[in-house]
Amino acid sequence: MSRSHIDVTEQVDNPACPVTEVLDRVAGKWAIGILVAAAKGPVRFTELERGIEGISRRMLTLNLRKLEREGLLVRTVYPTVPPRVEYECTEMALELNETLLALVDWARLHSGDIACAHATYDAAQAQDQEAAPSTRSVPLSA
Amino acid sequence: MSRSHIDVTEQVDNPACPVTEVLDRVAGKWAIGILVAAAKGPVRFTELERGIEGISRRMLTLNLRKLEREGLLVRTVYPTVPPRVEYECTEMALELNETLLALVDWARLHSGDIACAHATYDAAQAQDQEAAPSTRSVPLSA
DNA sequence: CTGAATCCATCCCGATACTG
DNA sequence: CAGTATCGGGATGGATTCAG
Repeated sequence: MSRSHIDVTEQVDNPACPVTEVLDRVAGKWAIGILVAAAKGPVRFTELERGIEGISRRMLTLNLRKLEREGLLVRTVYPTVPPRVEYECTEMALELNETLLALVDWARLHSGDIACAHATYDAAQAQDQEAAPSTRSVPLSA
Repeated sequence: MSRSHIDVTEQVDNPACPVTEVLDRVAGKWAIGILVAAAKGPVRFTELERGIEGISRRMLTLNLRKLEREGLLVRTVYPTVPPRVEYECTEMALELNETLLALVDWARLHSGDIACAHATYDAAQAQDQEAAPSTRSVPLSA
């Protein structure tokens, strides 16, 4: 790469580039949770289903397939009765997991600030509401 | 599990926790692009609109509002004619941007592997198709 | 146990048009 | 220039049911 510094802007902002494409997939609602859960070692389907609060079986399957297709998870089927399937992070996924954990750390570190920002923003909106009710469809007090 | 180490799993897998909540927002299709674009300094609305290929005005506005609400962007209106609005990353967002860049780097580093994984996976699927057409709704040759 | 298939509600998102 | 309003299609996601 001949660029002296990292100018990823043009890369990221181009939806056709592989970076954005990949990021879109990891960006899903459940992907991070699954990846983090699988980072600690092989995990069974049901373990994930119970471990990830709120996910449906369908969504779990879908995400698992997607991540497997991305090459982030390896699916291993043990031909036993009853069937046993384990999902394991690939090396690539473990690397990604490092970054993901950094992301999580960031989120935890600033969750307070963000909650505060929400409150501030919402309060400001409420102010604007009563300050400029011009677009109100129903008159205030007839 | 005595959580002597960082056990973020339970944090991430709980949809009610602030971490997941925050991550969901940054995980959007455009958020990363906007954040990265704004990291280099104040940016005007139209600059973003033109810079981010494929985004609609509506989506840009929505994402901008969301990120502002998250406390990641600061919106500054200059009461001039014509109006001039600038968006700037907060310090918090700049920190996040570091991690985001790591994510982008990872994606670029492994985009080849991922493309390869796609091909392999899809090929395997095609194999399964012709290997086990048992669930086919139309008989093969009457 | 581990899915696949179907149905259905929701919501995201893009295109378009209008405004201060 | 920097939005807002509205509409409609398509993707997303949950519940349920069936199957290997």
